[in-house]
Amino acid sequence: MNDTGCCRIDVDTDLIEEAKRSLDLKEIIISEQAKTFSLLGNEVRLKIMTLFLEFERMCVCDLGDVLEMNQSPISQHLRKLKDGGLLVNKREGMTIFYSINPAKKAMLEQMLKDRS
Amino acid sequence: MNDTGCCRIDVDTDLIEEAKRSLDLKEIIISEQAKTFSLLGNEVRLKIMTLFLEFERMCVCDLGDVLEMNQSPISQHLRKLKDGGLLVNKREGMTIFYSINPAKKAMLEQMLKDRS
DNA sequence: TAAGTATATTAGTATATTCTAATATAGATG
DNA sequence: CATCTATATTAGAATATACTAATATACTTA
Repeated sequence: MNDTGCCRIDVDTDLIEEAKRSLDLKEIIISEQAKTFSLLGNEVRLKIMTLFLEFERMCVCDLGDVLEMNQSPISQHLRKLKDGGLLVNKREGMTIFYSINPAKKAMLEQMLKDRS
Repeated sequence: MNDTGCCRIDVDTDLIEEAKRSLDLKEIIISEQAKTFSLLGNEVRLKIMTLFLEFERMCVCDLGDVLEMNQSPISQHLRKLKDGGLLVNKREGMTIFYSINPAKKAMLEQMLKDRS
């Protein structure tokens, strides 16, 4: 590792060590954040989450119609979003409605708001 | 498409159409957001961005030392972050320092702050 | 309880991502 | 100007991701 790295003499060793310690402290947070960002980094999933911020709840079929995609990939994306804690679901009759996990709503509103 | 979809009779066609229109309006924003999230969805890149929020600027070698990774993958990640508009760089002597794109700093501070 | 319906899962394929290893480049410095 | 050094790029391999197509499941409801 670093076998082809630079051999600069004026390395700020203290900075390096401080930076390492800082990252270590945030390790778990960073790992969780990365997972969330990764979920939102897919356009289909980002569209789904954006929809839920506006429309409260939808079923798999609704999403398939809106996104013009088959039921299977929608279902797979919803599972990932649910596993990642961003969505919850609830059956009503024959339909399973998904919606934003209330605990994550504020965060998602902040993250997904338009900054352009 | 939707060939295996459900055949529910009580489809809220208005909702579907409204949702489609809403997504269409946000299409460009969503596409850009997804790119940003995707960049931050990689743990190495998220660590790099987190470091830059705390330490202002670092060179490729510093990052290699902190993250204990070779120069090549660091360089490749930095390129993606720069292409994505999140970082800028500047040469000083033999060293090239990277830092957060000032135009994106506020957004990144909000997105990367700890919410646990 | 049997049939029907929305949703979930699985296997397989195509594509994308991230690393390693080797090499190229740009600019500084003697 | 020649060399040296930090950084960039490339090709290739391993892994991860996202779809299709087929099938399974869980619940409803007649």
